[in-house]
Amino acid sequence: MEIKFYNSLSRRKEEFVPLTPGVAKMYTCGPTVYNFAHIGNFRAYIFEDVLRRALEYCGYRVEQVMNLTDVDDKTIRDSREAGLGLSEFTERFKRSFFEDIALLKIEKAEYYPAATDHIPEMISLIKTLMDRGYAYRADDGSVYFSIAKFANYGKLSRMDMGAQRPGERVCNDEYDKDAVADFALWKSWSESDGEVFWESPWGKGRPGWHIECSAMSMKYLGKTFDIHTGGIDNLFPHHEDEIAQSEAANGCRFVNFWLHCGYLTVEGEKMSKSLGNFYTLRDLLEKGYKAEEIRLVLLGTHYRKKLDFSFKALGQSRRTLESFAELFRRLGSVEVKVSKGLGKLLRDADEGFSKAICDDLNIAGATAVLHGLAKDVNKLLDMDKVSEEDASEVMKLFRKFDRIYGVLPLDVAPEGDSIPEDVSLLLDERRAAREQKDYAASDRIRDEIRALGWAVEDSASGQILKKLH
RNA sequence: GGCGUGGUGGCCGAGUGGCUAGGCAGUGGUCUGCAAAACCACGUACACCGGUUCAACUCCGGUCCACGCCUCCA
Repeated sequence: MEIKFYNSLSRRKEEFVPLTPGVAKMYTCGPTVYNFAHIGNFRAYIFEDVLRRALEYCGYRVEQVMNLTDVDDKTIRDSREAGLGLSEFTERFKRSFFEDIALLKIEKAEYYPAATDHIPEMISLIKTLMDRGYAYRADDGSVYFSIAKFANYGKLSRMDMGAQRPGERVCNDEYDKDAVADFALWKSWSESDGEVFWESPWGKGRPGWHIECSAMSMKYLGKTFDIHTGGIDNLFPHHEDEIAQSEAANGCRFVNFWLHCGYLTVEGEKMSKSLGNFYTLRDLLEKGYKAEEIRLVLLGTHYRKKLDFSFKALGQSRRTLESFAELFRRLGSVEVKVSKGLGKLLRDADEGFSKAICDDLNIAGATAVLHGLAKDVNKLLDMDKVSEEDASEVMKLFRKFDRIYGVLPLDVAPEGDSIPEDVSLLLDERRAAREQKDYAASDRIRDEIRALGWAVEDSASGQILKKLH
């Protein structure tokens, strides 16, 4: 199926055509491992995950690279503060990053290259840029890219560097660059770097911020590849600089499709530590929210729009997941034998869902299809018009939709094994009371069970126990 | 100053030149001993002002407002 993406380069939706038929090669800007990732970061990773899942949904084999930035100003600063070596310091954040994305049901990329494992590749790329005349060594020993030499500079961000007003936010004197917008490829060692440095043809130092993405994408995906993504804040200067470096060095197009996701706010405000609305995944888990609920909130709006993360939305997600769990439970206990056939209903839903997803990842449209199908199926279940065979077809389709969502409670086992003994005894007692139509006792026991953290609902087939949150 | 995004019913959030998006909350109802769940019904929204058109929330122009980027940032 044809899939369309909004390409930041052309500023319009374009049909996705990969370089190699059937294969989608993508580079996704990953974490800087100097701290625990926050929900703003996860918004981006979840967007990238949906992109990946959508490509797979459409039959592509995905080759994804997500870099781990394990050396930069902040990483060096904080590792020194912690009194740890760089790799020792970043190791725990790398580990927690992988734990977090697993909890959030983010599919793993094929490659997670770390910057510090690719210094030779970066040096070699910088050398090429020097040889081709795009880079120069400044008096401070650092190597800079000269944007004046690259005619296409600004094609992604549509910035006319000549029209900018340099110097308003940055003091020119701090730099030994020829032009303010020139950016560092190699930063010469300074005292604040401590033990962190590598030898290079330009003396000891460390790579600039942008060069790792060029060097590593090239290594794993080739000089030209299909998709590059990141947060909108990376569009300039990071991605613009990547294009400049890569295309200047290779003399060919760097990336065909650039996709950027919007910002995340928390309760309507920009997330920041000073506002006290800065949340990591573990912060939210400690508050009792589940990773699935968090993922669903982050899936709540189109990736290019700004997304407001709120506790109200988290609560809504919980209810949504519970109502789906209830539907799947009902589907699992169908006893009707004769099938009326739900063919058209399922076909329409399938088609509507794919159409939405393939239209620049219209997740909200897809979610409407999901809810529409749930409502239709519930209606039929109320009328006893769903056979066992129909139910399994319906489940199969929801399972297919979940290849995108990754959070549907498809395999909700009846809370069986986890029911505490006291609750289980009360349940038996209540059943006995109900058999004797002793509703006063039944209601009293229901309250007792509720006090223990469980809700009891009565249905035609008996009592249904649900854990309260 | 330059570049860009957006303003949809109580809240969240899709979309389209004419045909009910959807969710949450609310109200009424069906079902139920009650409750819950599920289902049904109801609210007739698209910032403002013009223009194009048989017809605009959807296209064009302008206004107002909010927000983002212009070397920390997903």
